[in-house]
Amino acid sequence: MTPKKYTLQDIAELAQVSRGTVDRVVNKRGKVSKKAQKKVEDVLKRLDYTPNLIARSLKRNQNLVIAVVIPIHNEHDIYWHQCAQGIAEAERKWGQFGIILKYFHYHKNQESFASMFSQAIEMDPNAILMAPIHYEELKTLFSDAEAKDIPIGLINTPIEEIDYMTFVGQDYQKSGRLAAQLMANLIGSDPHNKILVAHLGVDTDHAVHLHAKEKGFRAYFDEHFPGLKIDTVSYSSDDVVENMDADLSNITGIYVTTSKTHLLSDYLDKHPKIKVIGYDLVPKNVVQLQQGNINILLNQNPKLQGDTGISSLAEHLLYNTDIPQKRLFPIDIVMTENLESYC
Amino acid sequence: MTPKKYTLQDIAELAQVSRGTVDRVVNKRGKVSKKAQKKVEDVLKRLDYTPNLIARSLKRNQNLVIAVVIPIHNEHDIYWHQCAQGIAEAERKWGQFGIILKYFHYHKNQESFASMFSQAIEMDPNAILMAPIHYEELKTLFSDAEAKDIPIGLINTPIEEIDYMTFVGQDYQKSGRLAAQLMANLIGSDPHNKILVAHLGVDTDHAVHLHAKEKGFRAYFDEHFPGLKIDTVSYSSDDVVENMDADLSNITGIYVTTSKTHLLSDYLDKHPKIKVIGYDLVPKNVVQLQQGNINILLNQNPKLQGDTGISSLAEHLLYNTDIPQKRLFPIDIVMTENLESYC
DNA sequence: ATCATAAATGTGCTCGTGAACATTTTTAAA
DNA sequence: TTTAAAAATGTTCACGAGCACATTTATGAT
Repeated sequence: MTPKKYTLQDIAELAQVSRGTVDRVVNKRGKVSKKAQKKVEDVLKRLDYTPNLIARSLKRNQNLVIAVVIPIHNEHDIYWHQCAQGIAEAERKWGQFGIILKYFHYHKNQESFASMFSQAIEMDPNAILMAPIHYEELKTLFSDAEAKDIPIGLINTPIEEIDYMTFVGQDYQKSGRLAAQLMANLIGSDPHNKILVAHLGVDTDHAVHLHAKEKGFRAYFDEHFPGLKIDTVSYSSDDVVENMDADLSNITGIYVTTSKTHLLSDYLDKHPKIKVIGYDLVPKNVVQLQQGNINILLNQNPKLQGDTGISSLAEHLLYNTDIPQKRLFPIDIVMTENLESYC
Repeated sequence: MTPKKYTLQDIAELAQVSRGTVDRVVNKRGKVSKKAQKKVEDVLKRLDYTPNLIARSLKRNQNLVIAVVIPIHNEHDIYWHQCAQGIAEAERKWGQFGIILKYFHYHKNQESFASMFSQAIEMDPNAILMAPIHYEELKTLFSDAEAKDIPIGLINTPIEEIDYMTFVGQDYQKSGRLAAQLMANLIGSDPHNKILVAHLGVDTDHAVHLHAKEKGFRAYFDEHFPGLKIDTVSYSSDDVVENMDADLSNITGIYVTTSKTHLLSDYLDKHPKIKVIGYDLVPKNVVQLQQGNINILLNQNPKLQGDTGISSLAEHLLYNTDIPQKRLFPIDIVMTENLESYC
């Protein structure tokens, strides 16, 4: 059967006090005699009272502001672009309920980030969602936010030293290990295997993530195929093919740690047997996957991450729900045969 | 800037009519003169009015009942057990907002299903979520629901002939194709490969799904490895190992279409080189995955399906939101290295 | 006991919508 | 024109919580 929903009025009658007194007990506003306190608490416990969140939020009827601190990006920066899409989607969904976003876009350097973060704190938002740049002085900024009791949601990069309310992102090292296991499946245990880790189109702000991925990747192979040779290359420019041809030969597998795997297309056209694992369902990558140049794409799902980041904070603000402190997204493994269900 | 949220009162003032008249226009209750109608509609359009859903649902303050028609199951029937968990979770989440579930559990046969479905319709719920058993006479039952204007959500099995509001589930054939692609990666292109499709612990209600999976699996191999021999076995009993040993030999890969892959454990202990792909993160399967007997588990995510099924209908009932007619869940590929993120 | 003050308790209004009800205006028939 | 009925329009209350304010009760000093 359905448990009846009790109201403050119901409780008040049963406890033989007024609605106001019950309200004071429930919201811990004080100014209640011990006797009344006890009577009310007994009834509350007995009936398992929970406040009507709808009524509560109607009464509040004030906008709740979430400051969003993320890098400036354009449509070529697929990761942030998709992440921003997810955030915008969540904004639409929660706008209905008085959740409002204020954006603070920073350039990808410490000063700009610090400046935007400060501005965000200054406007006294009800919460902050941000993709942090990690550095030492950051902590003082965090203390400011903490002093103001502003809950902070992190996205993309967890920073363990500080006191955040929730983190949404992946475990990059695990991601690398998974890629390694997949690569091992793809290339088998041929002694001639030669693997390459490629950081393509590298952006300084991602460097730490890429490093974590490589670390996980290598750790897996160290454990399971100790002798195997693994090289690393890092190209920030676009003329990847020439460099590749000049630098390397006889590669059997490439693990690209960024979403720029598609830059390899010309190279792969010439070396069709190489197995390739990359990241993100960028249109150009998808084409390469379908053509067979890329074998597996790992989907970091930035859009869902953005959505989840906002949604967690919104639910917390509106309904005081407990939200998980860490939400590590599964890494989706995408191949031609399940590509469709991720688009 | 944030678009101001207009209320009925705001509209009324601007259109120089009363709040009641605006209400009649917005909710299409009639009894409005053409002149007033036009005035109000103009203002509504100009200000892009959307009703405050919180206030609306506070006012409604009636319970919305969703009838849930699913098979009877116990904790050994992991698929339905987890699905029910998801449904229960959604119930908790939405109970807050006046969504109430009434269960109609049926035995896995047509008569029982028809009976429960009828009972569900009879009680006039606001919506029905069900896992249907597909058969011809079903359609008349659906007409009954349609006549009563009860929106229906399907879960697990889509039935194209009828007019449902939303379907939550997977594409079983695609699932089979994906399994095939993964299997191809695992076993490579050795001419000695011999593959087995195993329907283990078969339950009549799942038969159609298993068949679809097998079809997809075979289709993939037909396209990419035309000559390859693929056998099929189907065991409903528990003494799988003896049967396997008696019936087959030299198998290199097994695709188990059910969540009972763990039944193979003894057999696999004796044949450690066989590559195995199965379904669902059942604890026993997880153990086998970790021990290396199972290579890949495909996660159908029944829990999330149950949650999504209820949530879709709940959102529709509460907020009149458009919900996707079909929600095909991605099939998660789970290996030891990403197992953690799915538990 | 008297009064001032603090502490405790109770009451009334608000949020925006929906729906019942009350009032005004329009229409049509005599 | 008068009058009754119908149509249109306006008003009020309720939903449950939160908060400001009004009212009552308890406390302590004289």
